[in-house]
Amino acid sequence: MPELPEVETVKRTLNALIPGKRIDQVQVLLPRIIQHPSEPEIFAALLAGQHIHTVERRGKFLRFVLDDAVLVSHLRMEGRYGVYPSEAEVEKHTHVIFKFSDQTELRYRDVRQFGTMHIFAKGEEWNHPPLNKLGLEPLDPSFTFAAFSAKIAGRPTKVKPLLLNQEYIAGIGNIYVDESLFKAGIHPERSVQSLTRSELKKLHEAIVATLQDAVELGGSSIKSYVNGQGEMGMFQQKLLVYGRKEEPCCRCGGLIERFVVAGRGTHACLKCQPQKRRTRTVRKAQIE
DNA sequence: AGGAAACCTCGGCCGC
DNA sequence: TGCGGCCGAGGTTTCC
Repeated sequence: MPELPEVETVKRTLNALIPGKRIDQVQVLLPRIIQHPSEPEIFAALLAGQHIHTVERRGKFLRFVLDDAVLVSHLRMEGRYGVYPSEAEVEKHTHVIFKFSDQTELRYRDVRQFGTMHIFAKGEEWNHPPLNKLGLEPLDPSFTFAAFSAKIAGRPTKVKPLLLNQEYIAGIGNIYVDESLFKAGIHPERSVQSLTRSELKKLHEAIVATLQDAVELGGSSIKSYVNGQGEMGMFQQKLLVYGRKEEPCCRCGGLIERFVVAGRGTHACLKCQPQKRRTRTVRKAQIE
């Protein structure tokens, strides 16, 4: 599930819990999670003896910065981290256990087994997949309207799939793309090149506002999201369209619709997010 | 370029 | 009420 706000919340929670700890031993219970190095035994050996310096975030990825290495972790749909006393029972779907020297453990759980982990030498992580192709960081000061516009303007692609493409902007997922497009009053299937400068401006503002609000509230928890301390995010109560099929739009009272765009469930108010700009519709009507 | 399928398991819903 | 089966799930990659 986790998109940028959820990953940011996990990052902050972990930073309150694990920096300074020393990894004694790592157990890989599900080898498919480990993408690099290819041998889980080498993965475990690289981590043994390392201290946790800090946890950082890039897009939807977590970066665990260690003494000589960096662990890059993606939660995909349902990955979760938790810190436990070592004697605590190991829950179902636990795939990787980082045993610390102080009788506590960091455990990675993932029902759908989609998550990934990579280890690189410090600094090398930026030169390899999965981090080397990530686009703009939307809550960074560098995410200006100029940078946003330069990155996406003029593309023939539908706006929703483009915003979900991490090579353009990193961290937006299906929930926050629907929320941002609603706030900006833009239909998800509009082509980017059809957007006016003022619409692009609104979209840029909507993305930043949506993500910032969600981070402040600790993210959403649509289904299984739980942050590192087991608390639920509160932003789901503020979702305006996502998951609100057939409910009244908060702005116009019309019903929110659900349809599929590029294979993704999509929520929108078609009155507030018209398919085509009025001027185009009028022009087409005149031609016909 | 863009869509579909694939990677997995689980939970919700429908129908009997 | 219980059970089987189908659908879909927040992400990403790969294959047409």
